[in-house]
Amino acid sequence: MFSKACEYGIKAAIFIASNSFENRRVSPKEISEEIDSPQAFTAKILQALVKNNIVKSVRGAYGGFEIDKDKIATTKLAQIVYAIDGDGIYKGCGLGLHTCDENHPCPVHDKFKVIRDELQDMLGNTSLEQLALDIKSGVSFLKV
Amino acid sequence: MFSKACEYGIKAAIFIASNSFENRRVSPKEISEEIDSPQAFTAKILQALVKNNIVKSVRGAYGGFEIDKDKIATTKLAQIVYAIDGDGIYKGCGLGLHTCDENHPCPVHDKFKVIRDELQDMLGNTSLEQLALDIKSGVSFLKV
DNA sequence: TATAAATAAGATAAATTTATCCGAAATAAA
DNA sequence: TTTATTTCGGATAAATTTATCTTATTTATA
Ligand code: FES
Ligand code: FES
Repeated sequence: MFSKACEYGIKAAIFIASNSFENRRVSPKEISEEIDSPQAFTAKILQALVKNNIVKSVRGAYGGFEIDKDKIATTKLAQIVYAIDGDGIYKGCGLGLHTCDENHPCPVHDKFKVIRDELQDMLGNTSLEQLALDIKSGVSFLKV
Repeated sequence: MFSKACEYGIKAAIFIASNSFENRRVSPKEISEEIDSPQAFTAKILQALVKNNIVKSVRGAYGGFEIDKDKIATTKLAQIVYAIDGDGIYKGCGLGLHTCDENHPCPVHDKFKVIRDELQDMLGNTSLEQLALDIKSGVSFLKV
């Protein structure tokens, strides 16, 4: 469904958010350990999230990654997915036609659209805050 | 969502089915032209569909690919997807945890499950026949 | 039985995604 | 200002997916 890069990006953002609740910055090392991902690759993905203004990085000693508290509440899963995987998952044709077009539909268009729109709604309505709170309270998990 | 191989496989099966309605066998060359896919790669995927008993191949002169008419009606999209991409799309965790487990859920599990199950239902309920008939009647398209 | 036409199968190559490595740049504190 | 710590950025490598090519094998027909 999502690329590995996107999976790591989502999990990293959730982990950073759950630590930012307590004003703790976290390093790529700690992140990759907690979400069980390759460290250097994860660092690359973090850079993309920084560029897209989803997480904030602080360089130098005592630095690390954090997310402003108000941003945790307003950031939606959709923004993270878009930053890493783009909008192909929403807009692209399920069978790979050049464009998904109502007027020139592929055989699965109608049925696909329903599911794709639902996925888009879900990603657009799910905030980082909800997900991070579930991690903090031990309801959900980031690895294994 | 699906791999390229799977996209080609679905479109190939639909094209073969739509020709089998008229007892016409088709070649990998014709298939790849009609679904706009690389010929040799498509041929490989056809072999997988043959092994999984989804399409029938007839070797030698006047051979080609076909699907028995009764099978066109009973074959579901799910079988094609399973033959090529496996069941990861239904059963795997959306965030890449080793297993999707209700008792050890990832942060998006609940919301993901809804969509995943709907996708599974859709693929399980959509027959090759419906899709092939839409191609024949010009309601939907396999390329561009 | 010989020939031509067709799929099957295996080896190889190209492209993309995933992953690693290393030096540069920035920052806080001593 | 020096040093230690940390992210940033570019180059490289490994793995996977996608794609091609070449040779076998099968089969209908002449
Ligand atoms: S045209 Fe294929 S999903 Fe819309
Ligand atoms: S555990 Fe991640 S989708 Fe179920």
